Amino acid sequence: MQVNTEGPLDAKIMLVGEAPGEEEDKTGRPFQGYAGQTLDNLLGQAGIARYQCLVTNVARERPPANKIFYFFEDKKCTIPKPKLAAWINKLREEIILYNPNIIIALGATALWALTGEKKISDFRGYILPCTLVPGKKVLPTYHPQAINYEWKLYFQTVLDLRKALRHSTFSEIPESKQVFMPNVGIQQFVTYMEECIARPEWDKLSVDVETVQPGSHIEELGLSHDPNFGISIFLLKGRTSALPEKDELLLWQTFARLIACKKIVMQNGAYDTGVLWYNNHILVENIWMDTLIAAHVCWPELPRDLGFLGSICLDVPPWKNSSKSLVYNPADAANTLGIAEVLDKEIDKQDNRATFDFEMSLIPVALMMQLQGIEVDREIQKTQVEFWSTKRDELKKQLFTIVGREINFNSPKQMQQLLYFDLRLPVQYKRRKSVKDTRTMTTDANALRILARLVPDNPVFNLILEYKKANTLVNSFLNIELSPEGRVHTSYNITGAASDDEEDTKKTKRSFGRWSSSGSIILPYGSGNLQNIPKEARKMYRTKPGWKIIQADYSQAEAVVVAHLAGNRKMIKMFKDSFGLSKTEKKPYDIHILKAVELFGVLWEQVTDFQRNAGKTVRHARNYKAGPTVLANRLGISMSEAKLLIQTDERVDPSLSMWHHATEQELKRTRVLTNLLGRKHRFLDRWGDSLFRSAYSYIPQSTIGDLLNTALKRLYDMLLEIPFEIIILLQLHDAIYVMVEKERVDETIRILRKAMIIPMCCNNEEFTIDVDFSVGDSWAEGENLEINWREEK
DNA sequence: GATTTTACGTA
DNA sequence: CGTACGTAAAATCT
Repeated sequence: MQVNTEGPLDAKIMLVGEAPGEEEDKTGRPFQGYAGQTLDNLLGQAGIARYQCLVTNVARERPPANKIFYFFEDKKCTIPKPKLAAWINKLREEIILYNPNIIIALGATALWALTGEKKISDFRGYILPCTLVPGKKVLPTYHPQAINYEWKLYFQTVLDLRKALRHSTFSEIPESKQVFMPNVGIQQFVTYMEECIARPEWDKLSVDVETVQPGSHIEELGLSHDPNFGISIFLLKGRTSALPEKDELLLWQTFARLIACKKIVMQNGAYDTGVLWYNNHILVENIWMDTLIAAHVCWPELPRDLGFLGSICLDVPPWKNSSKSLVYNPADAANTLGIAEVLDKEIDKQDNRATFDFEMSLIPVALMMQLQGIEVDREIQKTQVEFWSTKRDELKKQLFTIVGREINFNSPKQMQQLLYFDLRLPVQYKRRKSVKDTRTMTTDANALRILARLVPDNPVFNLILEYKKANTLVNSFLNIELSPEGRVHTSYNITGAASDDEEDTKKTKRSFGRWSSSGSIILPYGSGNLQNIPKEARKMYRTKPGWKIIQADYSQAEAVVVAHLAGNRKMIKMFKDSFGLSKTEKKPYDIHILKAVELFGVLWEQVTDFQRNAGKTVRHARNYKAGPTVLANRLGISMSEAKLLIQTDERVDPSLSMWHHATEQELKRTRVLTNLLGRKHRFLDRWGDSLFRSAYSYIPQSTIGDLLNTALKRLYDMLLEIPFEIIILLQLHDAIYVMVEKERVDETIRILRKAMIIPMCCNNEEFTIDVDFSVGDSWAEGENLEINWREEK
């Protein structure tokens, strides 16, 4: 059935979708069914009433199988068939006739028909001139059906619709007042900087550098004192210097004076300040606002790249994707400033100032750790690489004789062929997000372990497991390139997921306040992420002679937080009673044995190793509402046994279920959870179990992350007052590693304890998480220190 | 050659 | 149906 435009003729807003679907085809009306419901939901969140809008589609009939390319001549959907061309013409006539103030393009097809642009993720949220009817303005956003598939697009689409609503009161396209002066000469640039210095009323300054790799050398420097102005200068042309030495000297000298007297604004300032310090010896002491951090604090669930933030915060034309123009860098600088002004208000509006200040204060320590790096013992690296390479090759040879042919065990395809077709073993499937999804085969470690249990007499599975382990160890963690100084470096990302690529529509940006670690662009040495190094590879991270590595980790950190959140009195008492005791003295306060006693109804002294381990696993699994399958796999027991264990635990410890329920209620009310240190997170996923699971882990996980970083900052601030050297090596979510001279170990652990012991409050009860220490010559081996801290006092 | 998928390491 | 993170290699797309 033909589906035509519907809505009031004097509507200010026109919504244009792609094509009718099944429901639309039946009813003859646009946006019915599931997509229609989602549209209504979105409009409601944006404060728009659908009955006030004109609603239509580009295509007026349903294509076979809902595939829009049916209406195109070419696969890329750029040449419409006559039928579609006629509908587009009809759309043009309707726009002219009804003359809405704004046309909202829902999805890529509408975007293309109205503006000629193709990539919805690049243009969504920006006001574009309509090419179909010149003079009209278009705001593209995602199609409701895309949101049904990718629910994380929901919130940004609501923000887009709100922007469209603001624009619906007038028909004009906002005129850009921005002036950009890219690639100016040295004199002009220095004159600009001098003028900035002379005018204290220009209190803010946005700085943006473009760099070339390798080495992160500054190619272009952009500045802006006003969101409508940006200027830049080139320092490199290709690989050679663009300026005479004396000019470059003048530039940096003036720049150093300039930044000292302004509120500095940057996007991902940790990188820019890192480069300025490392390559140009310019210290940016205070950044007033890092827009990456501000965006993370306000909208941890959204992307944070400049293009995205510009679309949300500003009314400028899209500048990131319009063919690489020369104004790119000055536009970045100016728009970063504009974004900063919006975010500054947003921080207060959301009452997030404390979290913002906290994250900003972490930039220096994170940067110091990145530039400092950690030393690797080349000798041990060499022997480790040799040992594990040999082991890997032997395992491969052994496997070859058993299997009878060469197989790449890293290839999922070849593994499937071997296990499920050649050996005809029962196919193992991956977990699905929803029952509706089709099942996909897996040959991962867990599948191999299950198969090994099914066919106990066949050694091949365990051999494959061992081979893969050795292989990843060598390739990813041992055989790594060191810096000329024999160090590895990692970039600690305060805002978690560093990925700021615009294409990223798959990964969600959760970021629960923990740091992430990834490869340093400034010093690209080592395996990148230093927070996932296996124990075996940690052996090559050794102290220099006469020094010791101290590990200070929060003991049972997440469990303590969960106990307080759930109000489990028994556990709270155990943590309290054992606080400050030495490792040995803590033995009688073992929470895993406690859980085993509860689960198996045995006496404390009779708990076996298996039972203790089961207690540990059950408690952990139950905290985050894991199911029996996981438990069964983890403990190597049957499904029914696992189910029984979970049921028993639900009976002996109802506090967890109550906490889970309370969390759900809180989500229902506000969709916002606040951790014990005041960090807020809004949960925008589709309502359901996966949202809940993510939420259960949020408060414990993010509280520990913030607690540790608070301690790290306190330690960093103490370093100045300490008369000897403490080298901060690593941040591992709930542990800090430092290196000191042997004789300083005792003093250092007292300093660490002072930095790390931080009281927190939950349900009107104060509590403190204890810290355990171990000392050794490498990152892998450390001996526990037996200290009773109560006797210290 | 670029992007997506699969697998795997840590807390 | 633990969650969170980043990276390497294979597979797939263009």
